Amino acid sequence: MSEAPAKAAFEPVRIDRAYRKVADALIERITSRALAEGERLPPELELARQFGVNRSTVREALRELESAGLLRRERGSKLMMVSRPGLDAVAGDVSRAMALHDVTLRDVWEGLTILEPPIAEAAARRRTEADLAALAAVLAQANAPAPVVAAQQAAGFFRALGDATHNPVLTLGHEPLLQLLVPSLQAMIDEVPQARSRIANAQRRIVEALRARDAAAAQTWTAKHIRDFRRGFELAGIDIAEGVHRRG
Amino acid sequence: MSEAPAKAAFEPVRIDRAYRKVADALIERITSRALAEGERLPPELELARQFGVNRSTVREALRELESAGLLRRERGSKLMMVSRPGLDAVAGDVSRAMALHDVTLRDVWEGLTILEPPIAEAAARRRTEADLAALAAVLAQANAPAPVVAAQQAAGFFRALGDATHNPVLTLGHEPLLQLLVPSLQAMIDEVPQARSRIANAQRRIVEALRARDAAAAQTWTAKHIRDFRRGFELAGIDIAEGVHRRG
DNA sequence: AATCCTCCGATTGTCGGACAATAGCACCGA
DNA sequence: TCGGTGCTATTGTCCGACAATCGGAGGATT
Repeated sequence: MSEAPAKAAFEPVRIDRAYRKVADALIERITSRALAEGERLPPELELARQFGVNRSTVREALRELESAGLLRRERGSKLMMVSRPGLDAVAGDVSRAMALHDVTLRDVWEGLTILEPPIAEAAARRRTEADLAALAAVLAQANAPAPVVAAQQAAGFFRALGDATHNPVLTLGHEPLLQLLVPSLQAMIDEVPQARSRIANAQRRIVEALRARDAAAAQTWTAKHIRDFRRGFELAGIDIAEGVHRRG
Repeated sequence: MSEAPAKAAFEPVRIDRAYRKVADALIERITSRALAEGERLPPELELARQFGVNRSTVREALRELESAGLLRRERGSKLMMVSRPGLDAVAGDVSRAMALHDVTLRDVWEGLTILEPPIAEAAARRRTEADLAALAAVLAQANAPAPVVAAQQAAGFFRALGDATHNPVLTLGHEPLLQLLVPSLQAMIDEVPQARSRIANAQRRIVEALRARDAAAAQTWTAKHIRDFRRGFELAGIDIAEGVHRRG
């Protein structure tokens, strides 16, 4: 890990393309909040003037910020404004990276095993009435006939659970796992239709625990709920060691 | 959440800029593995010809893929090759997003509270000799005088712990938290010098547990270790409810 | 034959300018 | 005050150009 060059080793000289420098400068302004959220970005020509580069160069830098979610524009607007990356967009990037790194369903499942029970526990302690309402709304869509919908519903339940913790780290943290879980979940429900009622049942128990602010019960039932997935995968003949696929 | 338009409501027509379409097309090729990792990307002019757009447009699309980590080039090379996003780069994006979303130190700490003990538990079960060696190497740098180094060492310890689980989801999952933790950790060590030895001690116990494959002990000590951070923050007069700052 | 060097072409980075489309906005009238 | 109108700024895309330099082929050398 640590380099130990003999004596007068030279640093690799940093050659930076102009568009990278411009992008970095803009990123710095945004992360340091010198450019506030929602604030409108100066026109490309103005930026080009200030940075002393061509507009094309500025535009390349802008694309970079745009894809990073640091720049946004309202639907149908041409003016760019500073924005913070949407948490779901970030999660999408993460799950894409994970998929490209050949993460297995076992890896994802294990992650959920670790994350979700404590999330449920925290949610039980902090849930508001609004959270309960949101969970109830999700619960109402349980037992959906279409596997696509059912899988999404199951994932949505965990999302609502995460939201109830009011901790953005947890909310964002489990989102990539949910995204990666959905396709396998769908395949599982497709093969094992009775999974629907097991899922719905577990969800109901968990919500009851949240309503009663019974943190221990919430944790226990969530753990069971997740463990059940694994059994479902086995029943459906899904290979846990296989790499996960992503929507798209 | 669900829209229920009266009757013949029209979808908002999707207008896609050319550079977005090109980017999407390329992304699709990469995520579907039609373009394999390490494979060289066709020249810009060739892409422009194939897509029927100008080279400038292609270049804007390329910047997008580049910033997403889907394109890379070796140091000093001008040829672009397909790559998968480096996990640390992804984690950097995530932590940046979290910082922009005003995640508090409490949120981060809570995340670690949840994640790290099970990670230690899994690591104890799966660690290889190589993992132990890596951990020993990190351990050897404990008690560093400079707070900057000490904080990095503490984070590095968790990284090594995560690696020992051999689960990329966990490795990637806790990385953003570590990145966000470091600055506060540094400030804490600066104020509370004796934290160094407490940290070193906890690390030693954890490694011992890993070596003995004592999963329960590893989990317990890790939990204590993290809880200790919180006390350290209090001693250092660091406000847990404050938003975290990021390097840079 | 293998290796090194040299040199040329291909490719990228950046620039300048151009033009159509249209969102923003100020202005004007009711 | 409000809604329509028209100008202007700004973006999206294209074209062409040129310097820098990387990649690779082909020739020279051992």
